[in-house]
Amino acid sequence: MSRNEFICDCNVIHQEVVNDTLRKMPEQDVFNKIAEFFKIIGDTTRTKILFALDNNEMCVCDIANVLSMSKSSISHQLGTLRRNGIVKCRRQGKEVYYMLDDEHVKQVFEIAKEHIEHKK
Amino acid sequence: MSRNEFICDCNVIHQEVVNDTLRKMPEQDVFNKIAEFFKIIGDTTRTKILFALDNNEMCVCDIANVLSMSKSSISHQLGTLRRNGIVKCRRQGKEVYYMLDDEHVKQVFEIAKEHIEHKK
DNA sequence: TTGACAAATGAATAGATATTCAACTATAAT
DNA sequence: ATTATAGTTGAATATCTATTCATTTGTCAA
Repeated sequence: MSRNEFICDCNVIHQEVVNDTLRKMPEQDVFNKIAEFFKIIGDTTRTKILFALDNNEMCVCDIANVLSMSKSSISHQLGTLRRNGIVKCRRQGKEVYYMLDDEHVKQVFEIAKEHIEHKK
Repeated sequence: MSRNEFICDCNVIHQEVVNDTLRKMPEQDVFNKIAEFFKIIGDTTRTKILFALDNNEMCVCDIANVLSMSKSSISHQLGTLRRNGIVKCRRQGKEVYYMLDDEHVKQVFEIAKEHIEHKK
């Protein structure tokens, strides 16, 4: 009987491969963080915001205009991006200017574009 | 009065920046596809599957064992990954072996890990 | 052809999340 | 101080999605 019978609803087919893979798998926490990063940028609105900010720093109104969306909605999304260390902001008078806070976002975008080109 | 008054609930602060950005923004469809790609890999279960497959091609049972999840759940997720061109599979007898179908996933993962290291 | 197992699939459910709305804070100008 | 504008925030809602469950399909062996 498989030693994995209590873990899932399968018979193990390749115990060696399974064990080898299990040894190499990082901690749960690593996966959570990686998935979280992609989930954050995996939304059309946030993708647009990041693309726009890659071009220029912008205040909330500017971004709302570019995306034709409400200030509130944009502000919520910027909050998400900021809490996840992907954008940062500075206040100047009444306006708050947002900018990218991550040198990796651009790289990741480039690769994603390659992927999409490749698949169509 | 701003020409953008009908588009969002803002007064435009920097019309030039907005116009410049609008000129540079790709089509909606590009954003949809990029966001879709990240959404697909932005899930802990799918992230684990991709990591596991980067190590070895595996059948559904193997993957279910590694992740301690049901075959059905894994199969659903593999379907999502397959429909999005991120994994492919081959049948051998009763088993179906899955493998990565994208040279970009690994690169993207590396960058994500850098991002996470950088932020903690 | 029957039985057994791997995998896929559709429907249902429970949990997550994007946007809206309304209320609020912060800042500047008069 | 008052008014106006930029931005934030919490609650509500509507939509989306991951997993489960039950069923079905594909393949092999007897």
